Amino acid sequence: MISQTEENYLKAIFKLSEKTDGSVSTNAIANEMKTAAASVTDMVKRLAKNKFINYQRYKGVTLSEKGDAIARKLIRKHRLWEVFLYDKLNFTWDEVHDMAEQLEHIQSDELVNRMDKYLNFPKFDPHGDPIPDKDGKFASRKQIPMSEYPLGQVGIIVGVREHSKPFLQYLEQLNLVLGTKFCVLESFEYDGSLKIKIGNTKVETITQKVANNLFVIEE
Amino acid sequence: MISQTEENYLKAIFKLSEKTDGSVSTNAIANEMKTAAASVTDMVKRLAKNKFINYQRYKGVTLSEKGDAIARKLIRKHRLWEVFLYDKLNFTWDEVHDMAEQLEHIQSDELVNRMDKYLNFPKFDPHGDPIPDKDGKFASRKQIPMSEYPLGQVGIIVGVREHSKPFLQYLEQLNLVLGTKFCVLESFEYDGSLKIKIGNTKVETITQKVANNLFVIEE
DNA sequence: ATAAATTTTTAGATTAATCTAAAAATTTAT
DNA sequence: ATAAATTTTTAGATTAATCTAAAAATTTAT
Repeated sequence: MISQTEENYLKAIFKLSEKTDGSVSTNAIANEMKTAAASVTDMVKRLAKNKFINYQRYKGVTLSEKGDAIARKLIRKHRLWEVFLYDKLNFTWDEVHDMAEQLEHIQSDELVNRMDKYLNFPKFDPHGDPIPDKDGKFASRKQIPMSEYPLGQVGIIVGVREHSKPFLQYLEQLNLVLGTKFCVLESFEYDGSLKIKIGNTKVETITQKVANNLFVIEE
Repeated sequence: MISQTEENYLKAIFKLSEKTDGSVSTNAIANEMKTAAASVTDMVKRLAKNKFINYQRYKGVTLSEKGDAIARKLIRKHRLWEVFLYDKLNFTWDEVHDMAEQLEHIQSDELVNRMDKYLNFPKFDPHGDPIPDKDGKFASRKQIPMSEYPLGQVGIIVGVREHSKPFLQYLEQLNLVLGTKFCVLESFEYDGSLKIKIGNTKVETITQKVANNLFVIEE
């Protein structure tokens, strides 16, 4: 049986692999996991012995097929639980992460699949991140940052790039939640800020940073 | 932060305290937890140091107020999760225990309370066991074993004394689930077995052992 | 009431997960 | 291409949770 700590390492390695294709350094893992590099070296040896990852001294690690499947399942569980907490228990999108972080370690395939069905097989979580299906496949969609969205055309907010609490709480407060329709009224060359219409009435100005961290699609 | 293992010890001590009022021996705990007695002695020292229990060498342990509250909260969480799995995800009553055993360790007061509300503040779990409220209080009801229920009178099955999978599966198969109405038609002095009507049509004979492990109330 | 039986604790080890400090290997800069 | 800087690993410790075997304390039986 794999431990929760081991699972968290696999998840971290998966996350880092996405950005930096090729192998992941022990230091990068240490940074992601907030542990000492020496601890990572130890753990990485154990994970390699159990065939969850491929590891060569001084060369970093890559996930094995087995490790990759586990990481994807963890993400699937995490995001499905987030949908549950958001849709059924009415938590806000900035509250669900910490609980899902615990719930993702619950071991029961049947539970995950029933939850999936109970929630109507959602494809995206409350932050707009794709939920892997039973086989670990992620749905994709042609989303772009709001900062690149054409002026005067209605679009829908479908995701966030940044997941920090302050950012999510800021969005909530402005009503820039998932599913919200918007229209970019004006773009200020000077600082990249945007004047946007939110829903049918509200008009707000947001900074380029915010616009960059919001993913949108056409209406 | 208390570990899952520590929580499991507190739960075991709580369970044993219920039966044998007075202090609980380390051996009894070892037996309940399926660990070596020496391991229990070590753990019990740690729990005492953290004020979860009262412990004197060779004299057994009792829960402190703090430990008692944690144990009750664990039972509350366990049973609420069982209701969720049973009511919302349609698991059977013999399937829910193992998952609830994991879910009871999820740390979030808000989650438990929202779940409680979501499930409509249930007072009993799918096995008929009472669910402690926010303050740790158990509901009670004047239930008796079916073996003591008067002949010819309709009653309702509300709980089980034994929780083993084989027993629960046997009951399921006979349709002796919670909420089922029954009537004892005949009682055989010889071996204590009962002929009962289940629902409106089915008639079955059950052994004294079965009748003893079913809790019932008047219709 | 004391010896025998039983229970409980202590002593000494082990494994998972972590750390700091030092050593070794690799990468970068001149 | 070699020295300096950086990254990674090794060595040696620590804590939680577990174990077996032996010692100590308590309980039971005569």
